[in-house]
Amino acid sequence: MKRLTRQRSAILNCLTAADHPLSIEEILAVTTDEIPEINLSTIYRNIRSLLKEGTISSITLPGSNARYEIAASLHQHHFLCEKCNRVFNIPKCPKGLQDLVPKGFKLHSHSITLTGLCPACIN
Amino acid sequence: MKRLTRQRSAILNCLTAADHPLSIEEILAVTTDEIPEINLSTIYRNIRSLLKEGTISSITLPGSNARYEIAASLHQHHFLCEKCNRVFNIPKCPKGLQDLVPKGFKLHSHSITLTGLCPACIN
DNA sequence: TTTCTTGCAAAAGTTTTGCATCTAA
DNA sequence: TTAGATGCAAAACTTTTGCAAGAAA
Repeated sequence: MKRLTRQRSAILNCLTAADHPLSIEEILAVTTDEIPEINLSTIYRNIRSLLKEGTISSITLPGSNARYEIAASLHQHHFLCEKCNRVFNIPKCPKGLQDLVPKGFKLHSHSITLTGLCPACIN
Repeated sequence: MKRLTRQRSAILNCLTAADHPLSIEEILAVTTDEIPEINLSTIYRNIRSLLKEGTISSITLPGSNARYEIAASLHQHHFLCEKCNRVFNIPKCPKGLQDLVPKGFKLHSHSITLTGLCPACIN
């Protein structure tokens, strides 16, 4: 595990370059430009190992498949545009999340998805 | 659309009775007790139409399939236990979500997943 | 050279669909 | 009675796996 193959770096590159989380299909499309013979299995295998080692993280939104992004050093959330289906990063967290947690639970992390319209779709 | 068949009410009943969101597989297991001949297609078809009409809502968590619950009249969030994988309902919302939204975006709704340990798994 | 990774093909898992039959209203 | 729902079987997707060949280190 963990050899830096052409395929693995193509996958990492496209995730790094993207300004939003990418689906498997999008990753395939982008990497195929660079490595025409790249195979879906290779993408799934790399995504799984990158997830496991914590280099990337996955975000899941209702109604669509998982998307992946480079694990943010500073943790962040997402805004899903209802119209164009694009996902935007949100750098901030709300205050007072601990107050939501019922007694007896231990909070480790949280994830927030905002939904609405992006500037391009607002009209 | 919208006939109250035995299958449709079995599905609604098990979602109503459950104290947590159910996966398709769980819905199949529960309804099969009541209607042994119930078919997966029927469940998928009903779930889709119940989602569309807003009677139920889906929640998606990384690494597992979507789960469904009766749409809460009062909207709520979820706590996923990392250890036992159960999902608990959280009745409150944090303040100040609007402040997270960048300029130019229109916020319609939000969804929050908290992750950590439930009381049973905390030891 | 050696061990890990890839591509391919096939399998496994999930969701959707066409169609004849059945049933709630 | 009749439009809409169901069960079944098959198709369409999505993800995983076995294996021989290829390529990092």
